[in-house]
Amino acid sequence: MVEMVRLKDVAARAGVSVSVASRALTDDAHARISADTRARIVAAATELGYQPDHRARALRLSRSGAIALVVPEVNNAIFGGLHSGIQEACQQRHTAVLLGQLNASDRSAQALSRLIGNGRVDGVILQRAEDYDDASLQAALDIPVPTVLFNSRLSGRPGSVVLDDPAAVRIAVEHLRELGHTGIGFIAGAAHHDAAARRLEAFTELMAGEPSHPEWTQSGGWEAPAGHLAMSRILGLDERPTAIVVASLNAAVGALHACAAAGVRVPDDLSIVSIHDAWIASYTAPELTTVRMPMVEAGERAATMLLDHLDGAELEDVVLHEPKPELLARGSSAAPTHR
Amino acid sequence: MVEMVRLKDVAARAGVSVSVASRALTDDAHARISADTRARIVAAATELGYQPDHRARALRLSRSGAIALVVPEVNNAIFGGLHSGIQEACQQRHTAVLLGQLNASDRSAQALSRLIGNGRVDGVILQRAEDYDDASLQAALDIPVPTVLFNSRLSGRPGSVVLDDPAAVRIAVEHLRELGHTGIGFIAGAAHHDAAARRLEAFTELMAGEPSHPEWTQSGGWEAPAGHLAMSRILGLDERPTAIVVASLNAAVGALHACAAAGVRVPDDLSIVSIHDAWIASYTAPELTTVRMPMVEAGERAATMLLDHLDGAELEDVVLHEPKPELLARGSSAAPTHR
DNA sequence: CATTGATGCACAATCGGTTGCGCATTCGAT
DNA sequence: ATCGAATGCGCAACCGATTGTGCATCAATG
Repeated sequence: MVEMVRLKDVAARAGVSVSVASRALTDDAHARISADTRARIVAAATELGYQPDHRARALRLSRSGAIALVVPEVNNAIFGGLHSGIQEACQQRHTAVLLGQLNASDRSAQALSRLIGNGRVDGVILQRAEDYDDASLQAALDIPVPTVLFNSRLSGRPGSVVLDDPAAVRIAVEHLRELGHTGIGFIAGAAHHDAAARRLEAFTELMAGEPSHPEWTQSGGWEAPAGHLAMSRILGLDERPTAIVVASLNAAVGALHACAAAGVRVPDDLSIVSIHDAWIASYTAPELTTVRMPMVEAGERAATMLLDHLDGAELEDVVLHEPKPELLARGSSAAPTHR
Repeated sequence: MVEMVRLKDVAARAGVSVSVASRALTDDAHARISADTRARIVAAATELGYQPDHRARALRLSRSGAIALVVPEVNNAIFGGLHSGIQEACQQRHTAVLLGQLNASDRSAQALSRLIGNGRVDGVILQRAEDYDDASLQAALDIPVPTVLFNSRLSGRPGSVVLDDPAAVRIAVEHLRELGHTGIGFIAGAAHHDAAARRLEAFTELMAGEPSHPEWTQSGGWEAPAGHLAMSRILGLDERPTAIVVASLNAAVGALHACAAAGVRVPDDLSIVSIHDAWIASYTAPELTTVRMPMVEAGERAATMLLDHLDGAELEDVVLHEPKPELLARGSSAAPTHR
């Protein structure tokens, strides 16, 4: 427990008034301070180990120096990368990151505003929950601070960073086609989530020339149980696809588990490719072939946009094309066995 | 974007001064306010949707109303539960939770103090990184706010919540013994982490009567690669145990993967029981038998202790005996096959 | 009826840092 | 030598809430 040193102490040590000390330390552009005085103040500050009090600064500047990251589920595979990227960008801009998990239980419109309090954070990065419909999302965003949506967008409300979902799906499908698959199914995310919709749409377009198999496309959710259920339904069909693209990694883990439970061998009987990558993909049996998405970069982009906006820039709707989604071929995909 | 309503506005609407409004809304015990006035103020506050500005309150009270949760790795299985518990306890006490990940890259002593800033949080809950030795930990804790350690303790520095590690290990070992196993190995955590040490010690005591097999105990770390490596070493031995207790879930996933890679069948050739439970344990092949630890409760306890301390209570060193660790028998443990 | 005490409220200082403005001094130009 | 401008610094207001203290008003008491 160290004693707190205030600006007053620094000023006293340098033999100046508090106001000059403040200007010297904040690099005020309008400041007219002699080089000598400035040096004395800086020296005094470092000697005393001065750190400005965030509370006072926040009050005066009406900036709390913190943003909130609100996610539906911290266990989701994408959370780690997203958080790293945001943390990284924020650290450089001297901003703290508050974490909020918005449980399924309290999805009321005020839940978010309670979470961020009044003046607690300057902005919010929100990962849309899979069971938020557009109206709920709009209602939840009725908060007095700007928001950037991650992998979701809302018409008429700028401020979003979405991944290149069509490219990811295309890469997965092309990989399977190169292996020789013609019958490809799709396990999608929640029906009314726009990221899930984009992936589904991309998949549908890619399948345009193929014989139609609507039952090979199953909507579910992003977590493992949903993936398990969707895969179970597909495995119950009379005529099965030989390969499946799964729209999220946790769901792919669930899907893989369903295969194991049903005695379906992966990749011999069925190939699986998942969108998103995380450590767990290298530790399943078989290891999961995935399309790595630039989550860290997406987090950085979202945080940067939010912080820039706080400094006056406009919010935008960004599609993150670079770095490109990348195929990580592992053991869950192989050429189909013709019988 | 809603307009901000200040206490001044509430006071004006109720026809009183700001000070009375403040006392009325904070339930000041010394306050002498007529019931009528108080009602008018409360009414005005709700009508205007008044929410006190956290920045101003923080400055005046020297309390920021936030605590930091600092973890080495958000992908670790225990993080989700821990965070939920802390969040839960903090929400009731109107406290926000800042998340900090202390990367392996910046393990300097100032990293933590930079993270929490000056006056940004009132306290810290710290999950010790597996590569922190006692001295580094002590140095990192040289911050001007109180700290509660999770699943770690430091002599001479009260403030910790640790799980009932010996009980967990005993439950795992007893389960394996009931199945008929006599040769039991152990994959421990990082050597100098005290939680790992407690689990290892408990294991050693339980093995006191058995023939000694020091090479059946492998120290590593808490993440999957460490578990993989440790298991590989054990599988390379001439004489193998028939069952393994793994000290953490992520490491168990890694260990299971090593078995699959080596063609060792689980549980036929080798049983695995892991300490800690999370969703992934139900989705591996085979599903992992685990000992569920009360992570949510531990988080609640740690947060409550910290918040109580901020209100004047003493910090304690708590061992969380209730709820007890619970065996969740799944597919990775079975009776040994005698050949 | 005068005095004491309790009651209900407002004034103003305060937390620590930021910033508009004013004052004094020095400098350059005529 | 004189005047205007530029420079260097301090004073004081302010951000929004909390809180010690003081001033009225009214009831209770002898």
